[in-house]
Amino acid sequence: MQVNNPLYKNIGIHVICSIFTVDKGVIKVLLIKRKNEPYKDKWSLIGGGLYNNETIEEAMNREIYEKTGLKDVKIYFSNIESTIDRSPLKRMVAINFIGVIDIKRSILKDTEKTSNCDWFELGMAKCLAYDHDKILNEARNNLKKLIISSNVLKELFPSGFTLPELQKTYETILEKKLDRRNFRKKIINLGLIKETNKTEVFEGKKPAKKYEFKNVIEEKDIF
Amino acid sequence: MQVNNPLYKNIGIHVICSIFTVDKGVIKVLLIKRKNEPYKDKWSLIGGGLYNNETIEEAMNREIYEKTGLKDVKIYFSNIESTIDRSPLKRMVAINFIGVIDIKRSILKDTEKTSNCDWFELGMAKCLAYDHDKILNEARNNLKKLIISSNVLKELFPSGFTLPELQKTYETILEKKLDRRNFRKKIINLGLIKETNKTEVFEGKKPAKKYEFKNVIEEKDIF
DNA sequence: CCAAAAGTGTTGAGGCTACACCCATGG
DNA sequence: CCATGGGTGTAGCCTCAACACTTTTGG
Repeated sequence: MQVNNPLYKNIGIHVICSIFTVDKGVIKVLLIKRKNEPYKDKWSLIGGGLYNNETIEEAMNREIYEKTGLKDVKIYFSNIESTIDRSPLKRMVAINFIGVIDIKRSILKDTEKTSNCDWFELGMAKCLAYDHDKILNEARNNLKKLIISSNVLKELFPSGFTLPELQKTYETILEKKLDRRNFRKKIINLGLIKETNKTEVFEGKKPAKKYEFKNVIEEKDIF
Repeated sequence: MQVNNPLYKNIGIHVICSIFTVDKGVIKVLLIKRKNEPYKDKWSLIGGGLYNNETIEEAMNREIYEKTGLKDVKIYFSNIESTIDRSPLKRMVAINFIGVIDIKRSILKDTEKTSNCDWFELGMAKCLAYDHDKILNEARNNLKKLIISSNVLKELFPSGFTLPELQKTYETILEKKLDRRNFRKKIINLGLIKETNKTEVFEGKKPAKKYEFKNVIEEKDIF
């Protein structure tokens, strides 16, 4: 390639993560308040520019850490936004990811680059910086697909979960009620989770068996 | 973001497409021979640098056209490669796609930037420029998933197909034999294709009914 | 012993696999 | 009329949706 062709210059890469949680039957997204221009004082998804000495995954981890204090957030690809004017100061292509974490993980409220950081219900997460409304919307749709084919929800339950808990989470994300008996059979059949030998008393009634997500999910062939 | 931070500078984006076809029971990929450094005279996948006045999709279409003379190749996302030293002259992040076209579409053998362009069986498509071996391998795996959930194969059959033809194509891509009766039922049930009222005599025997891919595929909910 | 939530089984319908025979055409 | 490949039906099994009762615990 002609390295000096001006058409190649001044393109940057944003790595952006929609970090979700599910809290008491409500799905929420983690947003930060921007301290600097552009979009100063606007809320935005977590992310930032890719440095030239790191991979996309490293950049995403660094950005998540810088902006929230969180480490080890597992990320899943969502989509790409390359509209030319999506960022005002410089052409930026956004590579977008999805993460899910337990709301109990502590999050820094203030960092060098952000003045606040908080969970928002999706209905409240509007008018974000850049094109983050659109990116968040895509991520939310892709999350629905991810939960039936991956262990993306693993981080929500650091010490395992009972099936009724998991079912509520699925119902929240999928926005529909599910039959208890059929949910059990289907989720086990999907091969995403496994039993443990622990039980937990949830709300002081009959103890429920605890499950956990498998670490590796094998794909099923349809042909 | 700090536009002048040197860590953000000099990153480029490669858009790369593994263009496949299936020809007489063999899957092939379209490669070009590079005219210029780096990797002069090496074979490579179709692609090149994103310009700062075009979206990713526009860049991909432009590159495919520049390097092969092909227009309207529909592309499907495959993966991203962001290893820091994957390109020698400049840091380049590769955004990789998959395309499928009919082998009968004519392809330019020589363009400004390439000295040759040809179809290769996958076993022969080795030692490519850059990290294209790895990218091609990913694309080939992702193609297997695409054919059961999208109309990616539509372009292989510009005037429709008979079910035996389609079955051979699936068998080639999936590398397994399929039962004729069950393939029929399953592929129709997937909702990817529809009947037409045409028939075709294929190899001079009983005429077979022709089908075509739907233009829009609706997704099925599993919960 | 009662309230609350967990856990489980069955039935009928539809889908899947595995398999063998008839049909339409060209030569 | 025969060779070639296209098209179809079925039996047995499995899976799925829909549905109601029993179990365990805390209070």
